[in-house]
Parts: sequence; structure tokens; C-alpha cells
Amino acid sequence: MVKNAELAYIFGNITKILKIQNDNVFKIRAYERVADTLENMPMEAETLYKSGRLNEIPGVGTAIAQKIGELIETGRLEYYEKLKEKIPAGVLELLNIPDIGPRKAKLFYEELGIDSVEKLEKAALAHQLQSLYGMGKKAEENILRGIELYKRREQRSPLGIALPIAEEIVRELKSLPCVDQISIAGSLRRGKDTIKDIDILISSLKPEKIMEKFINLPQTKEVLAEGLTKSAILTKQNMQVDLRVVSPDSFGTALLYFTGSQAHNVRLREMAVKRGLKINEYGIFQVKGDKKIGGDDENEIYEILGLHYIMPELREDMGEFEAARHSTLPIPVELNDIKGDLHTHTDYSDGLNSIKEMAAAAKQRGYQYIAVTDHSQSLHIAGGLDEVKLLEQIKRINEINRDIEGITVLKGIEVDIKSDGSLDISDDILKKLDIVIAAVHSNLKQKRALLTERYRRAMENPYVDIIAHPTGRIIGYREPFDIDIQEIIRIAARTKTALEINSSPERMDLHDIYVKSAKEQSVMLAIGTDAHQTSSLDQMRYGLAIARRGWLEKANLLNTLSLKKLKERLKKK
DNA sequence: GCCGTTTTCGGCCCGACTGTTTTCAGTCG
Repeated sequence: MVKNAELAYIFGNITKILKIQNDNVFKIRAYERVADTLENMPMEAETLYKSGRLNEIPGVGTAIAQKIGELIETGRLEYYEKLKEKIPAGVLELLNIPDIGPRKAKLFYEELGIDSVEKLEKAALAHQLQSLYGMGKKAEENILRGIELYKRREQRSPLGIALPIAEEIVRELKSLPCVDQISIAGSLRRGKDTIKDIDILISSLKPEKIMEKFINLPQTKEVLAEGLTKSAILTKQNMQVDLRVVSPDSFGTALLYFTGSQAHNVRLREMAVKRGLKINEYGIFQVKGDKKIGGDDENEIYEILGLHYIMPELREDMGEFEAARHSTLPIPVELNDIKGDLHTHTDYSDGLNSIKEMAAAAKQRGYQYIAVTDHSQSLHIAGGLDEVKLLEQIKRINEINRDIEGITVLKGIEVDIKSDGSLDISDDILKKLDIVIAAVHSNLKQKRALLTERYRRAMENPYVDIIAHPTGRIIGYREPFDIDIQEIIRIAARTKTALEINSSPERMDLHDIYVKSAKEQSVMLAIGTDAHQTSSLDQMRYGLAIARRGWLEKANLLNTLSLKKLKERLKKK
């Protein structure tokens, strides 16, 4: 089985090589588009290939269809092999570094023979890059900073990437009859926005059978460790997966132990000691006589320690013990509390699906409403809407709302906040919308005070309801903007502007710690998937993880409100 | 390389910013 992800990876690499070779930009775009589509489409390309329907994939014509066919049939692609002879893989790696594009990669490779990140770093530290045409001191510094970022990205994966990989492995292991209980553990279970490796815990009386299956999974690229209680593999996506197998009567304490965080566990064990108890991964024991008094159920451990159950997302030793003792733990918001998505795109800008398709997909997910918030005009590349086109879309949505039942499409916009804090769409037009999301997409390196001021102006606009992806970070690629986030939270509170929890895996923005402080200042939050296609509406759960880690309850979120209540709550137009 | 059919050939989203230039290339989104 050739996975879409593998095809996407290869077409992505072809794209990169063609860019470095300075090939026809439209040809490059064609490959790039296909790589992107392959990665995100729900249907397996191989399935389509077998029924002769590859050309149904948008952007796939005869040439690319032939190449996909060759890959599926033979596992390799002659065209790709030839390209790789000219540009080594290490040169492609350079493109993942911020501030390095095809031109610089080519320059470094041809002039200095740089074909790896390590060599690039060496050359930069030796100030060899400065002398190259078009390069200078600052460019060299930027590259060194980019390498640092890049290295960190290598270490952690976004929740939205790691979780599906983990779930697939869990599904496969679960098929073994000797598996008693199975759970994802570690930071992934705690819903952290980025994950270093995947931890999976199984209880079983036949660990050898489980380990055998595990190290021979189709995902396995390399076996890092192999034992009866603990094994580790590296997947084809270079993600480390640790598997632990314990006996059924230890599942609860083992899960507690492997879920962490370490700080949480330390506190928990300290509390046990004070009660003459001892917790390890095999159970909770009375120190006197070493008598086991529990261990098969997580909840039981908290109970024995006189605590309410603390859900994994809160286990960071960030006040959860105190809250558990005083019965002030949040009542966690659940996926079925979510009544709608407040940040989506359609084919009016850079989305893939029509308004109707997005609405139908939202309805299918049990929502009452979906806000269509396409980009505004200054984001040209995303096909941002000018006022004429926006008015046209408003009209279209009114028609659709008359036609469809069971879901309401909210008329919205993701309006660009310009460098001076003014908006990209006039108030006269904004007031015709149900919901206005404002976002910064340009001039990202403004000075802290200036950028914060820019946000202030936007939030003070009477029509702005939500600030999208407030810190602007792209995980592993772009640091959060240099903004005074606490000041922004204060302004949000004063202006009754909601802050977004953007669910797209690479953003996961606002970060949980700021979500919590926003809640503490009575700022409303709104989870938006930023979906550019129907399937991405499912990313809601990643934003939900942030919300839960941010101690949010139903009442702290705009999109747990019914349609009627939401409309009352949005800024008065 | 894909797409459409008032085009089977000629289009195909491009503006802002940065750092390096002395008029613009490279990167980003």
C-alpha cells in the first residue's frame, strides 16, 4: 500500500528540486498542488488508481497520474530518481530552514558544496556565507537563527500530526485478542500542543505477542529497543513510539505514571508518602507490609489520596492539586458542547470547498452554525475578498441560508489588520456581517509596542468579534510575534473581544497558558479550525485540547453558545 | 504540468518586506 502521505512526500521533494533548478513556475505549482492535495484528501490515491479514477483528484492530469501509477506499481519513480541525482537530499533539507529558499539553497550548494544543515551551520559560523553574492552579515545571522528553530522543530511534532499516527498504531495493536486495555499516554494524552514522542500503554498477560506485533508494524522503520515490558520504534515519519506492557492489575497506576507530567507525578507521590503510602507504576501500596491497595484504575488512586479525579490535560502541577482538594477543578468542555465552527474558508478565497459543502459538513458534525470567514483583499495570495466580492458572498450566503435546513451559515470575514492597525475592509461593510475575525498576516516583525498597538486598534473597532491566531506562531517555523500578550488579553477584556484558539495543527494558537490567563480575566475564547476544506473541520478536537488544558469550561467559549445566544453575544452591529 | 471549451494553446492569484543592491532578488504567505 502506497500511502497518500508517501506520495505527497515524493511530489513535495520533486517540487523542491524543480524550484532549485529554477524550472517553470507553473509546472512547479502543479506538483506542489498535487503534493498538498494528496496529503489532505480523505480518499487513498491507490484506491482511486485501482478503479481508474486518479484524474478525479484535482490537479492530476495525464503526466502526474502516470507517475502516481508508476509509484504504486513499482514503488519507485524513474523521473524522481533522475532528479535526485542532480540535487542531493541534503540540499532539499536546507529549504526547511526559515529564510532559506531555492535560490539560497542552490547558491550554497554550488558555491560552497553545502549539502547538509550541519555544513551550512559550519559555514555560517565561519562567516563564509557573507562573501557570497547577495549575502551579508544580517542574512548570515538570520540563517543561524533559522537553523536553531529548525533543530527545535525536529524534536517536537504538533499534536495534530502525532495523534493520528498514534491512533493508527493503537488501532492495529488493539486487534490482538491478548490486549486487555490500551491507551495513549504521555504528553499526547495530556493534549500538549507539541509532542516529542508517542507513548502507548497496554495491559496484557501475553506481552511477547504484543511486542512481536509492535516491532513488525507496517509503520516501523527502525527498532530502537526491544523487550518484554518496553519497546521502542522509529516510524517512517521519524517519530519515536514507546510501548509499555503491564499486567492488567497495574494498568491504572502505570497509566498515571506514563501520562505524567513528571511534576504531577512527583506531587502525587509526595502526597502518598505523607499518608504512609507508596505509588509506583505497578500500584499503590501501604508502606507497612507492602500491601497493594489499588492500581488497576486511575481514578482509584486519586480517590485514595482524597482528591477528585484530575483529567490528563491538567496534570502539570499548575494548581490542579489545590483545585482538586478544594473542589474547584473545571468542568471540562467536551466536543459535543461545541455548537459550531467560527473560522473556516471556502473557495471564495483559498479554501477548497464551496460554502454549501462546508455547511453540509458542519451539519454532519452536529453543529448549529458555521461561520464562513474568508480572507480579505490584502492577502492577495490567498485570494482575499475585496468589498465587492464580499458583498457578493453575503448575498450568496443569504440564499444558501434560505435553502438549507438544520444549519445556519454565519456571514463573516477574516479581515487583515494592516500595519497601522486599521482594517482591510471598511466598517460600512463589516457591519453587514454576523461575525468579524481580525488577523495579522503581514509586517510581522514590527516592534513590540507597535504591534501591540496595532492589535489594540483592531480590537477597539466596534465590529471586530474575535482576534484570530493571536500570537501568529507556526510551530517549529515561526516564533510567536513579539507582542505584549498580557496587554492584549487586557484589551480583549476591556473591548469584549474574544481571542481565538486556532486548531490547525501547525498553529495551535492561542497557547494553553494564555488561554488560562484569558479565562482568568473573563475574556471569551473561540475555537476555530481555520479549515480550508471540509475534512479539516475535524481539527476541532485539537483546539479543544488547548481549551481543556487552559482550564476552560463551556461558559468560557463562544462556540458552545446556541445560535441565538451567540448572536446576542457578538458585538452589537 | 494542468486546465478549459468564447483558448487543444495560452494562461496559470502577486504584493510587501528585507537585506542587499544602486535598481532588485529572495522569501513569505
